[in-house]
Amino acid sequence: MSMAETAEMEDGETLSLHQRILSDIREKILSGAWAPGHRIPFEHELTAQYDCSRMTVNKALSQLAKAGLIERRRRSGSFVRQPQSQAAVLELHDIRIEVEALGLPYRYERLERMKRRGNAEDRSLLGLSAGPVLWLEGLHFAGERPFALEQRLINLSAVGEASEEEFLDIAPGPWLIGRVPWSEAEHRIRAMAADETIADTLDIDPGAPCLVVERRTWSAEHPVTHVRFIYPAESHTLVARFTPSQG
Amino acid sequence: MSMAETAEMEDGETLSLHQRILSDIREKILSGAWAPGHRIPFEHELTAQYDCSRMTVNKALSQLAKAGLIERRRRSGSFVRQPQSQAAVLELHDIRIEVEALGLPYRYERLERMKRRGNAEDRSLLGLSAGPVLWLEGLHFAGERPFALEQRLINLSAVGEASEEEFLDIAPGPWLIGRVPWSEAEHRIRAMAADETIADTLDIDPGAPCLVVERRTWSAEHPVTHVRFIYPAESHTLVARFTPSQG
DNA sequence: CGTTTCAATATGTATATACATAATCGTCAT
DNA sequence: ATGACGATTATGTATATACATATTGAAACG
Repeated sequence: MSMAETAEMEDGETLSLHQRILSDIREKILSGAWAPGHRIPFEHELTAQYDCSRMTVNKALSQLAKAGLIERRRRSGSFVRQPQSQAAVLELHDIRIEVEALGLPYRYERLERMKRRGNAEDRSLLGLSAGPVLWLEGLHFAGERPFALEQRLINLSAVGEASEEEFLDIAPGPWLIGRVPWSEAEHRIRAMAADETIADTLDIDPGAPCLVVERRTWSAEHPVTHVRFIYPAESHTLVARFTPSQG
Repeated sequence: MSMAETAEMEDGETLSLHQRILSDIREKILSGAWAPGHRIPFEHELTAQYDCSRMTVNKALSQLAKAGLIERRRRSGSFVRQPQSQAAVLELHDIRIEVEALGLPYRYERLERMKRRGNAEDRSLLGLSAGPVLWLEGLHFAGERPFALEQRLINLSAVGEASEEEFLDIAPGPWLIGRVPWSEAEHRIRAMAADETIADTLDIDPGAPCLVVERRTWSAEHPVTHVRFIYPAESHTLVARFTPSQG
């Protein structure tokens, strides 16, 4: 076969061979076709399947291993690892992406929507801002199970357009990003016992531990939004990986 | 030169050649010796410098490019990119400082210390490393109240000196920093209900929610330590503030 | 003077090959 | 049974080589 060969995808995109192998396998894993624990084909089998050299297969597999999707064991083979919801703590995380990374269908459902003049608590949450606010409560689903409860406060003085949006099945997070350039954010992460209401909403036992992530966002010194995500403890682990700067 | 050669570091650790090149360059960049915009040596120069093949150099550089530390341009060379870090939110936090910031007297007390050959669980926690480990359990106090329980595993192959340290009232965290330059860290944050033992140690009710922060640290690709901090929910909130810096 | 062409160059991707290393399995002796 | 040991196997890392591709800079041309 000719060297440095490239492949045409259905959509006409050109991918290098090792990238094609990589995305083929990743797709198999993310779609659930290859469940956690499943042994993926040996290098020599993939070599035959893709009609390429072992080096090329090895490069793809090493990359998947480095990304944490698979685990490689000498003499035994390569195995699909347990999925790890990798919410980037430090990024504006999109719950849809987290859920879909688990291979589950995502859905958002609004529970409550209220426009009001900011009260004392609202001001304290948003950080020193008066004026009208939009209060939203919604539930993120992974499949049929509640994945996270979201309680959000939007500063309408900063994002007036939000008052015309119903947020019935669009989550406010993705809606806000792109519309409002944020310049600063603060996260607070803590553990909490679910009270009656929350337990009922999330379909867990009262008193069960929950992970609470609160985020305040500013745009040019103006508070934009305060959001509180409440995750049942079992459903969620935040993972953040750093290199002093990246590497 | 012989194939599959490995190099001895000062400390006696073995690194693959491409990892050595990788960390050499990363160090140059992170230390500031090579400022953003600086052109790093061509592949053929590094090939000569390390007396290895271009493939090996290429692998290291591709990895750095993928990680975003450098940018590669055909015909022009490879250049150090503008740093685009996401503020290290969950920086190696020092519990002493947290406690003293609350205006309370700080104290550390060792509960358990055990040297042992790493078992399967140890290896999985540390991430694929065999060899002897040091297991430590200790309690951080704020005033008279337990503030956090620490369970730590130190890879003695990486930090041999630790085996001579008793850690009776010095917490291993501060001891390790300064002795071992970390190059990578991973945090996992979750909520958990306290079991009997933990509840007893922390002087809280069984079943009460706790915040669990686990951190794995690597130095030059070698696992150094795994630590688990367990905080009673009331005592602790992680706060992370950052601004986007986009490069 | 501007544009087109072309060679040089650094990186990108693939090949085949070689040997190292870790884990597992079967064999054989105890 | 059980433990020691060597063969086997899959991955890990390195080599040398080959050709592709993007970009630059200089030469050739209108």
